[in-house]
Amino acid sequence: MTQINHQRYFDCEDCLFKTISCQYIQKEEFEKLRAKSVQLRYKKGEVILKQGAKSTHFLFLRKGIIKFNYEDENGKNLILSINKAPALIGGANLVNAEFNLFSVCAIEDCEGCTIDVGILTRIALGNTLYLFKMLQFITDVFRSSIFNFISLAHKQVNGRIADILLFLSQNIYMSNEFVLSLSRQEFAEFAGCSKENVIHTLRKFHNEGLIKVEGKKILLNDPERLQKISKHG
Amino acid sequence: MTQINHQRYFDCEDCLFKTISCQYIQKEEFEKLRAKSVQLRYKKGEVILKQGAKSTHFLFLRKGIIKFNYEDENGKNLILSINKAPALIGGANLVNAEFNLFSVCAIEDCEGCTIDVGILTRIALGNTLYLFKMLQFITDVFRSSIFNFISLAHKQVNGRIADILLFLSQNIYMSNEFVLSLSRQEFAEFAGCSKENVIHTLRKFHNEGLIKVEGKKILLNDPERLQKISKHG
DNA sequence: ATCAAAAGGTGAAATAATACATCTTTTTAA
DNA sequence: TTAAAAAGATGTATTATTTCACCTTTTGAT
Repeated sequence: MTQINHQRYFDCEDCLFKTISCQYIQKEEFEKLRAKSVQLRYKKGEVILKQGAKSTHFLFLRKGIIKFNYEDENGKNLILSINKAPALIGGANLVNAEFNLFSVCAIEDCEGCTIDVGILTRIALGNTLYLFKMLQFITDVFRSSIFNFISLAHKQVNGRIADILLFLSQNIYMSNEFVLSLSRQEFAEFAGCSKENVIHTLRKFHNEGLIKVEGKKILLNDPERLQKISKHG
Repeated sequence: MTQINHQRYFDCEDCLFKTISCQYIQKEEFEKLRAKSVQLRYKKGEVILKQGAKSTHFLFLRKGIIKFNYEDENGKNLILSINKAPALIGGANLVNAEFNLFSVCAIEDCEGCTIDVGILTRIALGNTLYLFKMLQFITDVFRSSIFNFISLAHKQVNGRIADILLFLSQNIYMSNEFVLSLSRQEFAEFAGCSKENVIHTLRKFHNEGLIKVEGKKILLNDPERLQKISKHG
């Protein structure tokens, strides 16, 4: 973690997590959460939650982009999902295990604050509508990853890369033009193929006029045709 | 569904769902669930929940083996997960959507009973420990599928097929010797490869003495070596 | 019992993907 | 500022995978 002092970087007043929470719980209840929460900043590349570590808190991500990373027994990485703020992370473990199944890493500079699992659980147990809202928040993070997996599982690399480009454009950067937060290696870990295959395929799409690649800058020239490649597999 | 009459095939007294439920809720509460529940039998191959259909109830599966199936825009099938009783299914939608994201099909004869979502939700909202237990039940069904996906996403076909054989042996049939409930085509839909590739690979494993294949009968001769193939990718 | 359809199986050709060697460009740290 | 390291890029050889044509066996309906 970047910061060990309990420094305040941003104001809690305009926090989305506070706004949502206070629709369900009393201000005094929320104050109990806030009192124990710590504001944190992460630089691009930093690990926010470490696979295998004990999960001691949630993190409400108020700014930034993250990846969920799974490291296998051979040290090979796989990116399960990419998400942007706002998101409540660490929730893989709410109903589950006490250790993180995956790592969460910043792929752009991030800001957020820790939320004590014990206190949140206690409050949520006394307020089921709030509990449902929190569960929804947590599962949001996984919803998108299911369809990434489906793409991975039965499409070839062309289709998978088209899917990822469309996903990033529509769900993360909200634009046809964006500066990729991932290295080619990470892109490959998301697409489930080799780094070279990613480079070759992006080049091919570029040469065919589907996209324009200039280092990390990517422009989707023809999203409809990408959609067709995605559909065709 | 096989049966439209409210026929009773089995006794509710020894039902695991009842036993678990009654650890958390009153008998009278459970009786409300039971009164609305219908016992059902499904033959191998029958659809239990249909992708895209409105999800009107949960099913407590007390006997049998099922697959979660996703059919894509081109009509291609993908098996996301295979599970055996006891399981609470239909829960994909508890926090989510009102339509089934996947189909659930019997791959062995099944027995179970419907559980009204409305009543269960109402009871669970009044009893958070019970709610947590039900959520745990529901997420159980998905836990295993995550690791199947990880296998799919970054292993080659040898490793994926080794993984599936080990998974079936350890999680479904609980034995090194079993009669496969899947056709070769379905196996391929689970492994994310072609039917021929499944056949070739099983034959290769057979010839190398790793397994013994005789039609649907499979014996894992050397699970340790399969594990190595799984690990190597 | 018979026929048709579905599932299982095989080998070879075509295609896709990876691994490798090598080079260039960009980043990072001293 | 510079050197080292990391990331990006490319073409080719090797390996993996799919597709296809074809055949056999099993299953299910009449």
